Amino acid sequence: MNSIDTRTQILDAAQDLIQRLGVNAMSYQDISEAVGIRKASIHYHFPTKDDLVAALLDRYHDYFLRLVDGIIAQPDSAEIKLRRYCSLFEATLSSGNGDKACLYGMVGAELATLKHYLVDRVTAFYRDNEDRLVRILTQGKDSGEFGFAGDIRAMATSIFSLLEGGFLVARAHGGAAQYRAIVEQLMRLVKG
Amino acid sequence: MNSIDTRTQILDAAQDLIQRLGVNAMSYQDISEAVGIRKASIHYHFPTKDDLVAALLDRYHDYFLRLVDGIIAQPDSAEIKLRRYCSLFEATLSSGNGDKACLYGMVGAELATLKHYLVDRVTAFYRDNEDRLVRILTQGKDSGEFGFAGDIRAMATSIFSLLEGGFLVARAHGGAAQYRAIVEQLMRLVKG
DNA sequence: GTCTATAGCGCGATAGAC
DNA sequence: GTCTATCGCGCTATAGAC
Repeated sequence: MNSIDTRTQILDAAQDLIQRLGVNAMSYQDISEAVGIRKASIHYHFPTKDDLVAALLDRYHDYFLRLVDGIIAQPDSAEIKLRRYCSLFEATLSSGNGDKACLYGMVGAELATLKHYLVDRVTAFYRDNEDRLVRILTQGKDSGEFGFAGDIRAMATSIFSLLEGGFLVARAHGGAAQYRAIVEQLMRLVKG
Repeated sequence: MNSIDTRTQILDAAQDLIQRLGVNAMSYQDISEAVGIRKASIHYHFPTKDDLVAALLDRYHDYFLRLVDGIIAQPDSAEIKLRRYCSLFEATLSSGNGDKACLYGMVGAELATLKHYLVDRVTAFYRDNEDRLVRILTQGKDSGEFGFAGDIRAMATSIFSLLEGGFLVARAHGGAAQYRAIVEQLMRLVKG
């Protein structure tokens, strides 16, 4: 059996590069070197760079939210679900050399340089993640596990911002250990 | 009296562009159009782009931390100090069209594309901000205003991550109102 | 200190052979 | 599907006139 198809290899390389360098610093030349084909060949699979980024955002959205929904569907405590959710982010960070950020965090930073249909995808990802957090927090409030003050929506938004920000900050200062410390602090706060 | 000097105008324009677009998407051409001089003239003041970014980071670091230290030096409650600190971030956001992020948040996202001496400046800014937050939180714990669980350092790191992340997320989804909601939620959590 | 002009490079994208 | 070759553009940076 031979290797995975070229299209997937291109997407994998592009994702890795964006998570490290950002959308604007990622180039077809970089991808071509990582995959081992000429950069003109990439245009056969993705005619423009925007096509590539759109496909990448869609793939990541589907992949990530499938994992989240899998976590939520399990008959676990809300605390375990929230911890697993936080670990999803961390798994992305510690793969490779550990200098990666969340894909949507990087794209979000460069938001103003993106076409509107890409911006819409970023907005949708943030919204969908907050919706999932609302569900987890609601379960925790109902079961009595979580006793934080304030309303659930504001807490969900805060948690998502904390994790996205924690990722970017930890890369410059503190690394994976600091990200884990933030998650532990979050767990304490959410219990109230 | 005539206008502010060209060097300052260049720095102002560059900061605005980086907060909107990021370091890599900001160009000397953009600056030249904003300031009203030819792009070659910018090289007289800042020979290379890295020189410009370094000067910008230094100016922002000094300016921002002077404001923070001014807040801390006042004989106010810890809650008021923390609120004022959060407002410093928001002031940057709501100036102009409101589509700006924190300067160091943007630069932090593009960290892997920067020269090492610029990376060091980002690390220092994060560290200094966390140190100031530790002081505010310590005052609040000592006075009994703050009753959050966990240690102060972890809480300081979490707050800084929350604010940086909240900035980036709010730009894509929710805007200034959402940032304010995050701050309110933070105030509830920190009181414990 | 600001200008015109241009060098030199990397980028995204296309044409056409194989 | 992948290749070689090339186009046109925008970028950082420099040289030299004023």
